Amino acid sequence: MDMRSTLDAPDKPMNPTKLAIMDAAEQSILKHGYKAMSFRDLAAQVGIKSASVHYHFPTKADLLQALLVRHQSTLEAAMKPPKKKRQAAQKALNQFIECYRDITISRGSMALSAVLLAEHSLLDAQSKEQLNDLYQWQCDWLATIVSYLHKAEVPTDSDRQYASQIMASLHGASILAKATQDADIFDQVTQPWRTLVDRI
Amino acid sequence: MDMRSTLDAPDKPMNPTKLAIMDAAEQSILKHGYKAMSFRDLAAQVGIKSASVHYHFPTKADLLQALLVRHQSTLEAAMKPPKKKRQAAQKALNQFIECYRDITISRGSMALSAVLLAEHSLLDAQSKEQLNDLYQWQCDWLATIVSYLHKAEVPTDSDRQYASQIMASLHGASILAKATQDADIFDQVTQPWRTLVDRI
DNA sequence: GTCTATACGGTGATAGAC
DNA sequence: GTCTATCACCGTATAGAC
Repeated sequence: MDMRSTLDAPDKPMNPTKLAIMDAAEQSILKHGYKAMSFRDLAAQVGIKSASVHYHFPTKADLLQALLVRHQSTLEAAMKPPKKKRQAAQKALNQFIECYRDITISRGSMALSAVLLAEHSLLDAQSKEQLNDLYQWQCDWLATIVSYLHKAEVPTDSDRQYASQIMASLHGASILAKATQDADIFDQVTQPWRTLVDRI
Repeated sequence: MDMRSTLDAPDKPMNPTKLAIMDAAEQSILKHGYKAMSFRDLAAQVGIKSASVHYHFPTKADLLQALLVRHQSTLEAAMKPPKKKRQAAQKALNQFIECYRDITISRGSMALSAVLLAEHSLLDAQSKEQLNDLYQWQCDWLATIVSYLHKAEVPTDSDRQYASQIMASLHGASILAKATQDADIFDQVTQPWRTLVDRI
């Protein structure tokens, strides 16, 4: 009987092979989509056999869940609760934009969450929930940031609407940049949000 | 030797089975993605065997190309060259928004082009080109509309930037609505564009 | 942990009868 | 046009040796 869980303790050093598998999986999903990501390809990429991949992640759903949990943790770690000062909030927002910009420009991909959403019906129930949480967390974080931009303590409905518009703009900018193969479009579309503090 | 082409003459009545296959294929892609769409499933949906699907579309790439050509034609037919009057242009823009809204709300899906973009590496070269053209055409059409909104004859760089922002907003709104399973978000995000004529 | 070997179903595609 | 039959894969997943 195997007591090992797919979820590892946070901040504990992870098995390097397991980590390599997750990295390869994320790359593969970003490039080819979830359905096209196969254990055989991942194994070849890591330099092991597919049976060994199953040792670390029994099923494809297990691997995806681990990926989503890590993705959320990374995001939460990078987007620490920002200062309430207006300029600090704008800086935090710009950092958020930069995350989407990186994926779009240097990786040439849509966001992981958007790719998975395109194949939503293929995901297991738990991954669907984690995906939902991922969006909710980002919208909430953005709404808080927007409220700080005008010295409010708690986000208003208007702040939440701004947050939705920013999120939509980022995902849409990513799509447009990839579709037209013109990286500059991302910056053109998202530029207004980089100086939002001056207009709110 | 088969002289039949995958592309049918425009406005000619199409083989009803062929049409049913295309409809089923589009539905399947919107729901499950391109990779998960299989000839066997389409055949079952239409009520024939997969070999018969291959008769109408020799390869999966052929089917996708036919789908993209039809999609572009439908779009061009629906989005006729608008009047240059400001109010007529706004009405045309609203109609464009409505197209994305329909897919998002009633079909509960992202746009076909966005789904395919998530699996971009799986597409054949010709489909990639058609997908690229599809985005270019929409951005150009939107830029023209925006120019009409302020009585210009030819789109400026500023108009083109507006067009990109509208496109990004629509795709992002669709993603957000699907991710949060809250259809209202689409309208909240895209509402500003419905009254753009008053602010430009 | 990683391997070999294997089971078993799904997939795109083709040949040939009707 | 549609069928049956078949092919050569590729996919997830498991059992058991090392």
